[in-house]
Amino acid sequence: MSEAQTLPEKVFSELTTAIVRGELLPGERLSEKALVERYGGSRAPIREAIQKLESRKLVIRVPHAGARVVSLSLDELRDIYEVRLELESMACRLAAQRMTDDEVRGLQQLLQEHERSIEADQGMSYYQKSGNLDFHYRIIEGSKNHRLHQMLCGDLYHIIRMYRYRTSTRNERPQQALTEHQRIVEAIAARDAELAELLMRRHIQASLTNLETRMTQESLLSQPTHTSEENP
Amino acid sequence: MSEAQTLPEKVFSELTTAIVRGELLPGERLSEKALVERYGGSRAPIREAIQKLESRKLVIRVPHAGARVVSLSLDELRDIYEVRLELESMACRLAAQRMTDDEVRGLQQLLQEHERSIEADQGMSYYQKSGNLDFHYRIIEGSKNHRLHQMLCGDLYHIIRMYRYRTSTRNERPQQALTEHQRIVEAIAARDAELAELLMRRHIQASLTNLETRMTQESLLSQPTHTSEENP
DNA sequence: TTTGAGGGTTTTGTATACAATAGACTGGGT
DNA sequence: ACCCAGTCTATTGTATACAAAACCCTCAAA
Repeated sequence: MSEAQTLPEKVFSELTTAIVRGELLPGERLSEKALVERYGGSRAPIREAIQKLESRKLVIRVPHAGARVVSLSLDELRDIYEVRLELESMACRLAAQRMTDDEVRGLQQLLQEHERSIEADQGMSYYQKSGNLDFHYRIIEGSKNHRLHQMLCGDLYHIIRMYRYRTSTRNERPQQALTEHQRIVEAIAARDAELAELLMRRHIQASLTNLETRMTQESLLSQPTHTSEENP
Repeated sequence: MSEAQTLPEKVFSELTTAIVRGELLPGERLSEKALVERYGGSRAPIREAIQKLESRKLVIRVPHAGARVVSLSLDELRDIYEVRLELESMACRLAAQRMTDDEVRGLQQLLQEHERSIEADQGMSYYQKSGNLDFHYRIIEGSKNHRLHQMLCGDLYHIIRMYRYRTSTRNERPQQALTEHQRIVEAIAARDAELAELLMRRHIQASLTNLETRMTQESLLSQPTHTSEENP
């Protein structure tokens, strides 16, 4: 994530993780002055960082009114998942066709590590943390479609991670997810593109269902107006 | 396309059309100073416009070296079409499920107009110009997925139009395209989502094939280094 | 008590000035 | 003649200063 040669990239990177981790809440205002005081530099590079966040759809900027952390309705989140579902299923199909044998073997090894990891700490670290993302990430890379990689990893994933962060603090279905991952890799190894696509589609569908129930329960969604309160 | 309240948006809009129309060639440098002289204002808003172009993947910015109009290899263009193929097929499927009856009727009327238009000027104006885009645009809107709309219309379409501009100056297959459009609308009207998706997939596949042959023939692709020459 | 208008304050949009880096050019050496 | 190094210029990155718009608070009136 972090390759910071220039100040805006550094600030962008830090703000991204802050948003994903929930240190900045949906709807919260991003004041240029405050960011200057926090990250140093002057307003010019900070503005550039904010604009980059806007291009990644992590903040919304309205002219003369400033930038706020994006705050999605359930419908908008469903839209995103709908697109992700399609793109990542596609990636999986392509990966089954295009991954090298070495890459497939690497994927299999990754899952074996995950399996051991689950047995060790009883699933605390797998689904929530980077393991799950690593798996999806490798398949996306395996599609050998750079633009697809950009869209999924650049734009969609940060938002998905941001909302998952709130819902997946407790361990959910790590064993289940791992099993699904294993089936997917089997299909890829067998070069069965259609099956791989289908399994990935169901896998993501399941995680969407999971997310939906949690979000409606906990109602961590965007209120009509704001969600933010900074200093009472 | 043009909603310019603030200077950067105005410049962004003008530069976008300039790039799409080929007035700025792939690989050509965008000097901030030159743009200031041309569009007025100062460097701050111009930089912001350039950054917005970068976020739309229309230019590539390298730190300390400036911005150049994006120059795609055939592989990269294929990647883009591959993604577009998937997303727009998806949009068509969703449109068949979600468009209102009124919207479907509007689509049918649009095609009737196109038919008359083709008979009138023998296909000069249809496929190349806005007619074709209107059709696709309406279906994307009909998907009722805002994020999908953003991705297709915001990011992908400008690039596609940019490369189509060079290849489709002569009339290609207007009658053929219209017929395909009609079949698609029939499927949508019948609420046959799967068929609509399939037909759209084939329709775009055909246009990709068409584009590929033209591009390899005319070799209007990016050279390894640059394609630009400004002042000899 | 609520609502609307007005002015003041804060924040963003824009312009200008300075610093630092990349690319071009010149000159000398091989 | 070609290549490399050093400098020099032009362009981008950053900082500061000014203009304009939006928000907030007060105050008055219904």
